[in-house]
Amino acid sequence: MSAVSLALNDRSGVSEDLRARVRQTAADLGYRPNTSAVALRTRRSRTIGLLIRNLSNPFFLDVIEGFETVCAGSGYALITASSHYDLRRETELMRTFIARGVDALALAPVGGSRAAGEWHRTTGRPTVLLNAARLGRALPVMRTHVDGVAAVEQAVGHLADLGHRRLALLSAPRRRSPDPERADTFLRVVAERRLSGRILETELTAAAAGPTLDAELARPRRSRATAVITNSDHLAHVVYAAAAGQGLRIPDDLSVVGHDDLPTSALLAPPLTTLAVDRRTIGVTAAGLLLDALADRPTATRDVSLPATLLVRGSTAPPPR
Amino acid sequence: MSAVSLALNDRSGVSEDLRARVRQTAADLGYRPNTSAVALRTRRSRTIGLLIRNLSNPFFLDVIEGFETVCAGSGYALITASSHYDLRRETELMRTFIARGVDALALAPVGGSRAAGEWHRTTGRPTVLLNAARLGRALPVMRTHVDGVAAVEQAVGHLADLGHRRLALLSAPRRRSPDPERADTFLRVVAERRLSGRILETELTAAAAGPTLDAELARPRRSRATAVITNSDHLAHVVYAAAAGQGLRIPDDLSVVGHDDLPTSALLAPPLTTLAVDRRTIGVTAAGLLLDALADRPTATRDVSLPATLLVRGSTAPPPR
DNA sequence: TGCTGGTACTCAAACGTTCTAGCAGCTCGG
DNA sequence: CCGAGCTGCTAGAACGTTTGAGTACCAGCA
Repeated sequence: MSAVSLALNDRSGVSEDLRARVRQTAADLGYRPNTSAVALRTRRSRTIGLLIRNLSNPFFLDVIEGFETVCAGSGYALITASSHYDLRRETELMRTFIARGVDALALAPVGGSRAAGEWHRTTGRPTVLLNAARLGRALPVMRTHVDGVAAVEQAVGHLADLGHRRLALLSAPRRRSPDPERADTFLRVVAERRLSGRILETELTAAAAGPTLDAELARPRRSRATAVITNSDHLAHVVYAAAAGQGLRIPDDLSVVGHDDLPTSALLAPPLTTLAVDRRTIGVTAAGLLLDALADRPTATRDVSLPATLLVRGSTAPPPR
Repeated sequence: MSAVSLALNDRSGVSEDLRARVRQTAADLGYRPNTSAVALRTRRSRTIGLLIRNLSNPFFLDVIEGFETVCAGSGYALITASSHYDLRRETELMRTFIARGVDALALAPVGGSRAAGEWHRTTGRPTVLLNAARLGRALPVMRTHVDGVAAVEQAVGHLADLGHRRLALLSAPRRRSPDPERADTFLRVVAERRLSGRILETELTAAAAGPTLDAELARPRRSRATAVITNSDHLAHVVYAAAAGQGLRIPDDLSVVGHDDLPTSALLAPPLTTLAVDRRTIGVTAAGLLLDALADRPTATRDVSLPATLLVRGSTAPPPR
């Protein structure tokens, strides 16, 4: 049987003649090596784990699609799981990935790099963090993320140019944020431009963000923010709903800047001004990084930063007088 | 070692005392059975394959989320793959699922039940078709789908009540449609109500549907359809774009009925009238069917039909005079 | 006492691959 | 003409688990 293995795996030690014959009969029999046996023997499962904090977030849809396409192209299967924004579940799922012998891990973490750390410590296998620019810098993990600094700078700049003085940033709690640098940048740029800026911390779900926004929008007119920047179009939709609930019109009473440019954001009423991101590319490059590492190909960089470009549409306007 | 196996797997033939001790030391050592070895020995991988025709379709996002949640709850991992609307790729991926020893398959087929048939023939393992009401009736596979007949009846009824006389249904090519019954129903109901109805066949992608729509909307005013029914909100968005391209206003010049109620459809301008579907439940029940079959639990039905309820919003109005 | 039947446990085979060691047979240099 | 080194192939161990066969022990019964 060993000659067969050598023949099929393109390894030396077998004559061209035998190789061809083995190939032929394997094809005739429709032979497919048993993946479990291969995995058991080689300790490689040709499987990549994808652990997303929120599988129902449309943002990750294209990321996953790109990721899956690249993996499938190299014969890797994708095991997808969702941590449902639950740190404990994230750790638990990461451990099942270890038990399953997953070859590499792509992680959109709930917050913190604990899971990524444990994964890397116990397996030593390639890891990529999706959209977590500042996380696990001490860890030898890779990263693909959007340049949040430039993004926030663009958003604040745009709003300031329109004349806004009181801005708010809707953001995840600092300790759990996948990209705390955004909040830092927001405060820095706001200070530089001598504006007032408040950070509205909330869990990144519609259910949690709604009340937070209601509280802000219900403030007296002279202290209420006239523009809200969000870290996702997903949340921008929530802002739309909250504004409608408070009887505020967008953009007349409130300007909104989203982030991600989800396919439907252009179709909203009004069309959402947002920071467009090539989501699919995030997935594609993440998969590329992992595959390079798995194949021991030298990789140019461990940290891919993708640009966000401001798309001015209808949800931003000068503030109400 | 066998006693250990018996102890950990809750099987008889081992004393309570030993079982407890084994459990304890296993926990102390952080022991996790090697999944590949178990799979090799038992021919069960505790893995379920999910093969979607289009992973970037938001419709499947919640389906996948629900499906994954249920599977994870029972210790099954999910292997996700996208066939990209390619029949050949669908078959190929299905075969890699076989080689990987996947325990069950959930399939949102490109069209036809060839892949499902081959899967079931060679593995005999549980299968569920997602959203393919009329496919593979001869096969002993399960199905979760939306009641397309009732849905189309509601849509046509609503438009007829508004006064529309010329309707169009945007649909996949008949041979490849996951639910050809919709087209049949459309023609039947239109005939019953003495309306004129045309079926616009197109691949279910934005790129393909755009031109098809342009052709229809560019027709002379008196023969052009005044209302378009689509099989997805996804396509309804495309209709919005095509209408804008032809200078037609919705709903004044053209009424549109979607299907699915994607989260953003309510936020479109105008808000989309659509047939709401509980997508997550599709995934949840599909996973339930598979898990029941895997556990040899008797299952009440092999064919779950979920209702679609018409949500009248702003994209439908009486036809232009 | 001896036999039966059950319980608790141990041994070793088996799952389907990969991989190491070994064995022929051949070539080549001395 | 012999040993060293290479090539092509084979036998068998190994991966980590489950499982069927086998063994030791004990209770119950005649």
